[in-house]
Amino acid sequence: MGRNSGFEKEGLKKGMWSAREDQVLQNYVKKHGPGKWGKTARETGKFLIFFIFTFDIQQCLKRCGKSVRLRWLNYLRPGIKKGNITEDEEDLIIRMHKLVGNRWSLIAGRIPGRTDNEIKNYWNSTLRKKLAEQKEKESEMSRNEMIKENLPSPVGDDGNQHLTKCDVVVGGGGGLMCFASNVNVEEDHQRRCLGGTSTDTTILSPRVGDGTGGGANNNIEPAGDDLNYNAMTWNDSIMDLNGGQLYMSEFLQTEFSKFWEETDRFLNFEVGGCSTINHELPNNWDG
DNA sequence: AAGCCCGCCAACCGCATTCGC
DNA sequence: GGCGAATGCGGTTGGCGGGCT
Repeated sequence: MGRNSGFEKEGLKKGMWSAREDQVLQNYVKKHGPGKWGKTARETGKFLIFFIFTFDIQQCLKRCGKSVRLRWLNYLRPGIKKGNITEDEEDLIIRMHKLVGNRWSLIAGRIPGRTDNEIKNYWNSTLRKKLAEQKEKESEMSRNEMIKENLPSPVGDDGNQHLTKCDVVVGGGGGLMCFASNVNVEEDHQRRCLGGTSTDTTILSPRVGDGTGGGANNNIEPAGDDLNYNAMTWNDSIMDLNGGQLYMSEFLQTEFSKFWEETDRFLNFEVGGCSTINHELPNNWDG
């Protein structure tokens, strides 16, 4: 493990430390105390000259101060805890990282016996991946939850199903797109509530069936004979978009960033009964 | 058995800050 | 206050070793 050993330009050694080098450093610190690493390096350098004339060149250090300091702090310092990070320590690291970010030395200061380097390595190699997986799992769960919530509501008194919530609304460029996990949408109501004009709002409804339920008008896919809609994931869906068809995988490859701001404004927007919870109708509404 | 891949982690590097003259 | 050296810190590198094919 580690870097290859060998000698650098200026005659300073690099790479893994030998047990003998560790011993020399430990002896030095025992005698002079830690700190003054530049001085340490130089004085051990004098050892080199000394030992050249006293037969044992291998006892000598020729390391730069930074290397000496690092070796002492991360490996030789008394009280260094070796072995696996415990669950308690891991929990503490995660909580501290939430608070202070990548301030490894600060985090290490709260965990006795652990070094900043060790915590940084543990974070980068283990925790980051672990947390990403956890986050992915959570978002998958919340997505499923959202789809569940948006199952077609029961048929209303008027005999139609009513959309209760939009899942995702993407806006920008004067148009808005609503990904609604329901069908048989009262499109004018949706347009009003989504804040688009009567002509610039595209409502996309995932659907099953043969797709012949409509879609000719205003890019909407009304229920029609596709009413046997069931909860499904977006990736399974084919969308009508501006009269053409767009696969979700293609849509996901499009430029999203400019839409996020608008999207945030409209996420979780209630459209049932055209109630506007958080948002006023926009000025450009002409409906 | 050999080769490849990948995670782990010690150590290096560059930059910022502090210290000492 | 200026300057160079020392120290501190976080990001990155790259060799080792174990697992997989």
